[in-house]
Amino acid sequence: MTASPKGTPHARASRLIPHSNSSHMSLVTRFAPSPTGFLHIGGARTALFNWLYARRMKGVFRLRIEDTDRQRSTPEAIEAILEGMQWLGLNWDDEVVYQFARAERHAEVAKQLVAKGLAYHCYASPEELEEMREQQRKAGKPIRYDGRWRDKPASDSRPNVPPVVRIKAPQSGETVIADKVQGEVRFSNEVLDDFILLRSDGTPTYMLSVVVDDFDMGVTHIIRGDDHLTNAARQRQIIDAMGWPAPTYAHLPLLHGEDGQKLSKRHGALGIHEYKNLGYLPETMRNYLLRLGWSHGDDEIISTQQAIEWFNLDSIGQSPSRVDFKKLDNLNGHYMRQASDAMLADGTMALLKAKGIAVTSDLHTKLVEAMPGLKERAKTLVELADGAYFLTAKRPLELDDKAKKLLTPEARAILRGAGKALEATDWSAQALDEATRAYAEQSALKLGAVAQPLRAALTGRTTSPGIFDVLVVLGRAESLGRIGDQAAG
RNA sequence: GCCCCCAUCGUCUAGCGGUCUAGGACGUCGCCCUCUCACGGCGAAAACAGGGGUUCGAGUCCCCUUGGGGGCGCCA
Repeated sequence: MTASPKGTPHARASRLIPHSNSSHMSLVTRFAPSPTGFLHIGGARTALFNWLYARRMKGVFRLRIEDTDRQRSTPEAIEAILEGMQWLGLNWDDEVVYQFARAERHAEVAKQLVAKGLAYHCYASPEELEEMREQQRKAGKPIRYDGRWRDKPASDSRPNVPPVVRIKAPQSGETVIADKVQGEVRFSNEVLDDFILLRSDGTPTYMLSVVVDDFDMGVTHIIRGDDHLTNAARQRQIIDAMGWPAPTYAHLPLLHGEDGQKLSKRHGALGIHEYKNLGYLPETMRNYLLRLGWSHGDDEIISTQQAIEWFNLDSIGQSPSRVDFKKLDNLNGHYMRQASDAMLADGTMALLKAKGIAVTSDLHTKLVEAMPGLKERAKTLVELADGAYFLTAKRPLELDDKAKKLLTPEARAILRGAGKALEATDWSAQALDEATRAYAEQSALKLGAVAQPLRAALTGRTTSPGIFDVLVVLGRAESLGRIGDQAAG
């Protein structure tokens, strides 16, 4: 069950991979998303693991955009991926590699394979192949290319039909992937067919491009989603045909939505920018994503620095995990409480601004001042901005339903008395506290009976940071004004 | 249909044959703290999918079943 290391590919890699101009060939990982959509949470985790491993091993982390699908790739998606990576703090080394730009190189490799007799031209039409698959389906046989052009002599070629290039895959024996997560995975070569390397228009397929790029980029460790596990066997065949060193693989179990179903748009597969908009912190995401499938004993709170020291491939779990927003919220709350008040105030300002609220340096000052009380009541920046309502509200305040209900005639009378008592005191938390308690005592009231009306009048809500802190942050004039507004009402 | 992967509390996980009457975290529930809500503290309920083996001994190893997931394109 536990994956164990099988051989030491790096040793061979250091000998064979090109452009190793230093005597010590370093480890290279890569993240290779295709820009057909946003960077979603599963991709982000894959990127994180690659990044952590490279940093841990003092290696190189590279980014490759697999934009060979010209129909579905968009510049917007590329931009979103790059921004997502930056927001997460996953900095990559070297230039970004764009796969499409390397098509010629890929085609060249395919041609080398044909020249070596390890790949061949196939003139079967798509229709013909579809029919073949249909028959295989009907017969309950495995669906794969039957090798009809594999051994035909060149003289059989169809002059007016552009052929595809297929790999001449081994037909017996097995292809073994020594995976750091899944262990040794064996595929009988009988189930692996002669897949296409080069399309009839001469462009390379994904399978070829990946292998060539990984080799050319010096990638030594491929950490990617489980959905590529069977691809690994095919890719391995290209690698072997070229006589290249095989990289170390680590196929991560896929992430599932909260309902256990495949991660889809409505099940948590939000673009990573959505998490930003939802008010989560990058460090939260790093910690959370790390714990989805990787563990270090019972540790839950793991700083990025600590993660870099601890991260390894052996502790990656083999089973898929679900995203859980409750836990994400809790973690975010932790990191927010730990964050500096100034940084949190900045984040809140940005959110308020986006909501069309006028932000001033005075507001920033107040936010920073109120932040200790605010941040322990919020799990996201969005909640923080919401909790800061009382700082941005203009008199007379709009009360929410609970606050309205709380301000009974009796409560308003208490407000009048409290207002008078406060008017006569120093405007410091301690003096305000003492004055309020004294007033409560002389009126034979519990402190809460005074504090809650005050809270409603001052914040428009029934929950807020400590009432004396609110008083101080709001200042004497504004506070008394708000109290007066409601005492009168 | 064929191939591959996976399976411990609701969720994330610890566990790498005996220390497991299965540990931690989130969530849930109760109590404490308390001007509200939080934070914090304390406590509770909550899991080895089922069946066969192997072994003196299995959550841990093997097989089967069941249940999830992935793959089987001139997509990536």
